[in-house]
Amino acid sequence: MDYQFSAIEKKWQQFWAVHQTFRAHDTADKPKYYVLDMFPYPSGAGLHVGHPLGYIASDIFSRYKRLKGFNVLHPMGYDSFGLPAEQYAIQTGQHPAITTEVNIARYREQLDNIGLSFDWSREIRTSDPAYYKWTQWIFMKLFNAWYDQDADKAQPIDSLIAHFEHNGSTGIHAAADENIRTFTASEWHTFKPEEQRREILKYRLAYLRESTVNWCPALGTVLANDEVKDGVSERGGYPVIQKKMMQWSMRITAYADRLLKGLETIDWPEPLVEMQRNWIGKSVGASVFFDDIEVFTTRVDTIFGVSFLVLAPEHELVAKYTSALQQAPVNAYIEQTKKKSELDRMAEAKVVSGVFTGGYANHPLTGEQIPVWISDYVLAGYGTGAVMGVPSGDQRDYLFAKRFELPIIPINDAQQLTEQADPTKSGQYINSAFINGLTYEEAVPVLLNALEAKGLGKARINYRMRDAIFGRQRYWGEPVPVYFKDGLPHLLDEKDLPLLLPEVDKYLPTESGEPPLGRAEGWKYQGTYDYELSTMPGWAGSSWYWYRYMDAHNENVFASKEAVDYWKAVDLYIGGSEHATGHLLYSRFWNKFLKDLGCVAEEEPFKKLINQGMIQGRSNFVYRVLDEEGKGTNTFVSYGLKDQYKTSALHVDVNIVTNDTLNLDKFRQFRPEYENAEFILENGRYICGHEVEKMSKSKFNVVNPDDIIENYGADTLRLYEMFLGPLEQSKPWNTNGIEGAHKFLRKFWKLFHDADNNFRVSDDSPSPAELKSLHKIIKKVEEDIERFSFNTSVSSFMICVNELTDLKCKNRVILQDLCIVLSPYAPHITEELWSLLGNKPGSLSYAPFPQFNPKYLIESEFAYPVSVNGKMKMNLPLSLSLEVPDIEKEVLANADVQRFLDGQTPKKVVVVKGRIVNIVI
RNA sequence: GCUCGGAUGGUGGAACUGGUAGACACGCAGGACUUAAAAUCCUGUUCCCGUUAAGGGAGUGCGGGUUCGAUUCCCGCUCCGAGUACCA
Repeated sequence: MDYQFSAIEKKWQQFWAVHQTFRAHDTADKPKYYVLDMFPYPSGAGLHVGHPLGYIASDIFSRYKRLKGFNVLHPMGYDSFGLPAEQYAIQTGQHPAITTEVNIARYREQLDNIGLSFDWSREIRTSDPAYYKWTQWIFMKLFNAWYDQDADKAQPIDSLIAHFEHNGSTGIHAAADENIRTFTASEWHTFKPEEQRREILKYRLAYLRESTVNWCPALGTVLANDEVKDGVSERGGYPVIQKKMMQWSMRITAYADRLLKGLETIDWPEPLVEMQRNWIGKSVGASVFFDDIEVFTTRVDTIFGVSFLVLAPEHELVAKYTSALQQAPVNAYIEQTKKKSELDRMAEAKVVSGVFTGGYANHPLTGEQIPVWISDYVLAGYGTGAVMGVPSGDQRDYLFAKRFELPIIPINDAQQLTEQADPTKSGQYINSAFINGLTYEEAVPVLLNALEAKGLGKARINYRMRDAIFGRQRYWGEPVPVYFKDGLPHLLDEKDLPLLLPEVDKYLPTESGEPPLGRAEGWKYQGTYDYELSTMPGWAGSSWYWYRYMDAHNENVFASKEAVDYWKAVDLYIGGSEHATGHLLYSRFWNKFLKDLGCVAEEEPFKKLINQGMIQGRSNFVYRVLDEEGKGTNTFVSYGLKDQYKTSALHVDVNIVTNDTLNLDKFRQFRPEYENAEFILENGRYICGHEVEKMSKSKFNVVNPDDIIENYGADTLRLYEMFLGPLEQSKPWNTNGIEGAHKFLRKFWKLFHDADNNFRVSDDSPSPAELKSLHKIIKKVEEDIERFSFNTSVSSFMICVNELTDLKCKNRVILQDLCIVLSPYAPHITEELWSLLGNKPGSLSYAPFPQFNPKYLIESEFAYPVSVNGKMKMNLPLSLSLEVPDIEKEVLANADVQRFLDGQTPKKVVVVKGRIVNIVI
């Protein structure tokens, strides 16, 4: 054996751990660079080969930045609160903390095997009380804050109270609940303390609100939207109903505009930015009152085209407008909608439906009586839950009007109303009273003024985004640092943090339907007051964790001012795009809040973000031959011959298949029933079929990185994961091909050794060809890493090593620099060779990246491709010192070119110096 | 439906600002070494025509266009993937 990867990799992993090679120091003598991975939830299944893709990429980047002279912070930790551990606890009684501990140990072992250069001295776990103390602390800050729209930032709640005491509610522009009261300062002083508290709660950024939740009576718990499939719980399939509950919420909507604006300042993938934009869903329009029915519209200019109003069936005014005569059909429709929304909301061809309430409301400008309808195309949760129906301008309104024979009033002379609505803004208004003859730009301010003068409407901006529910009726999460007194929430003292998660006998809801924390014996604040029984959602701990890495052990503050001012924000963040509207939005929200408080330095937490693609599974199949009755036999036919038989395809473990060839012995051992399996082979082999599917245990296509590392080593795994394709692209894992990456490392090793594996390099001065090869790779790797094109670097390394092998290069100067350039990708083998070259062990991680010198790449000649009519015909080597007219002369004088011309005179000759010659005939 | 990606040999992919399509690797075929196998090394490998060769033709999902020249730019489609879903 020549290249002993196992021994080498263990040796250097140990060396790095013992010497704390990758420990980042909070010093400012080098420029800082912060590279972050999305920290994992430590699941019981461990890592499969898809998980480390992003970690390897960020590790290469981190190592590269260190070589480039940056002080790199590259930490790792665990998002260790979460449902699977709780589910397991319910089933087994095992405390989630224990399961989590075991899983983390396994994750750590797997991560260590890959040779990732994390600074483990900063490790964090969201379920660690020393960590969640600060999650609770931030919650308290949010509770004690309100959003001042005049200053466009969060302010301490005391400033609001002071304002109430001196000026009452006048002059306050706040993001708050809709039912806030107006009062004078003296009225405020007459309020009872509870009354004042209740009013203040409406302004807090963390507040209690009655929200509808997915309640599953059978499981006794609230489910997230994605835990509900087709109206039943994903786990167990029990019915789920909508239930109103008092819930903690986060006033993220206060930050909607800043979250939107911030998107322009960050370097994120466009699809992700777009997703956040849509999620926030800003629309600029107006709210208009038809009597007491408030509608939201983005097209106030079409107001004279209104021929009906539509309320959502759940709208609170439905009852008021419903006439005695229409009572029965309206009720029937409401019932029908309820069922529909639960069962088949996704119905493809949506039929237009709705019912007239029998009531009318007055048009705010014409005073006309407008019929009020209900229909399920109007959603209770968006805007005001009511719309004005303008059939000529809106397609849905048009279909509704057609269906129920309501008038379609043209309102713009540019409208084409043959078969559908026309939302044009380009013409002049007609049938529109005082805006007749005006253009869109002219009409809107006129209308807004008219509406505002009557107090029946005003410009309004609406957001699709809702405030985020912040409570979970679960055990394994951060306790909310709140107790209740007279039915109102009060914060704990800061000195009482962390509020520890209490022990419970079971991880299930109580008999009375309270969350699991209700089971904690004697768990009361000061022995008297009830604590909040829900816990925080999964996103709480992950919405600020990058700051804790900056100062992971500080007991006085979540991160010191000095640490925050030095590390500022994450320079590069790598993770999956599935967090687009969850984690990445909430993190930006908390970051802005912490900025408002003056606790952090930057408005945006993640400067640059890269989404690594999903690694899919690649399943293998065997084909069991079926007998005449369609029953399975014990004979399996190879893929190429399967069409000659009746067969059924069965998943087979990809780990007993090599390059789609089945290992027959291992297959016979795979399951007892296959012990005597017979095979119909092709060319002496059993070829398996294959298909790309999700990587999962049930499909037998899970590949464990540990197995790859055992067979080929971590350096091979790292190279191969990168070699597989562009980082951002989704691709199936296919172990076929890993040999190529491994062979490359062995060739690289051989450059430093003679035929008997003795280390041998020469001290001669390098040849021009060797220097050219080296400087080509220096340039290429720099360019590739800066644009996150890791796959092309690996190819270039292969080319470089092939060239140096052909040149029989043994040159120390060349090989030493090549070691540095390759080290981010294959850190173990390069550390070994680096120390064999006589360098101080471990110093490779901080060696200076070789300086690219273009002079080694200068060519004197270039083989010009000569095309005729754009088709490449031949190469013609010419001196690069030749100018265009001389090149043309040389080319046309060439005998082979003349043969292609076949006596014809070229119409045109295009010459691009150093690139191409094209002859047009 | 809308938004955003994507489509290149048997496979993964390369071609960065329009300039030699298929780099690099896998697989496959043939050969060397070997009693044999594994490992290693060498040669070939987009497709079609041409017995080998010389040579010729086609070719980057499909149909058009711009250009001396298009995988790359523009217009119209097809298929695949992701997100979102009556957003007023």
